[in-house]
Amino acid sequence: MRIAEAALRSGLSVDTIRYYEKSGIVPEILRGPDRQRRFSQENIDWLTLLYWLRETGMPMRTMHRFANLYQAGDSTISERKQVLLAHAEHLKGRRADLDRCEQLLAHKLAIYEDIEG
Amino acid sequence: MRIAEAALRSGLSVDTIRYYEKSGIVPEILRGPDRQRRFSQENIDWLTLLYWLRETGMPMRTMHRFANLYQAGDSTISERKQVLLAHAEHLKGRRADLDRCEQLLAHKLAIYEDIEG
DNA sequence: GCCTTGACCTGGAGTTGCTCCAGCTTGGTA
DNA sequence: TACCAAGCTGGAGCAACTCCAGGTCAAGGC
Repeated sequence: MRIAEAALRSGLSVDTIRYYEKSGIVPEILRGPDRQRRFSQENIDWLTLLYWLRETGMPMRTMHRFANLYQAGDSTISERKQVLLAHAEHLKGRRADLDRCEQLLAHKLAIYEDIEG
Repeated sequence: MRIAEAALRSGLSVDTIRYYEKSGIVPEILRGPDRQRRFSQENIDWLTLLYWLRETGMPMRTMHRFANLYQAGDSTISERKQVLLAHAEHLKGRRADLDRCEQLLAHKLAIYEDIEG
């Protein structure tokens, strides 16, 4: 499939996919005879994972490391597991942030209600 | 209080506080006779709110709008309420993203367990 | 009285992670 | 044959910081 559909399926924008490829966190996207990219299902799965990792705050540096491990094959699985487990911990922190912000908003909104009467 | 303590209390960095002031989303921070900033409790509360709004994904543009409403006085309260309610909705979306990513991580980790045996 | 130290100042450059754009190629349709 | 949509590349632009050089100022030590 072409880049437009890959974007739709992964969640990333067309530009971001090209940017990710250029910066080396997406391995070898094949090209057709027209020199345009053709995405495999494996490509899409990988891009989708990257999308969610990035969307939830993983820095590019870490994604880079993860991509390198991925390309190095099955021997790196326990290291990859560490990366994902660390990110799962990070998600907990983000969730706590949302809770905290929600409380603050509720507090502010209550004050506004008071003023408006 | 000085900028270092303001940073500690609000959660923002010293540089970010100065940047926010320069870009106009923090109203009038008074200066001492040494021309250094002195923060009131109201300043800290405002910075803390900005910190949480930004931390949970509110763009500067929106924070700008909110700051303008804040400076315009009590007549803008219902508009400010709209901004905060919209942000509360946004938080729900972020929470759904975290859920989704958590599921994906669990899935990936399960696959890794399978491979490792 | 002078020197050092540390907190703060400003203006401006650098960084991250995209996003947009101009100008070109290519395959398909009328 | 002309045109159009979709894709390509290299590079500029942008948001939101982050860092740094070079300077001021007050306080403490000698």
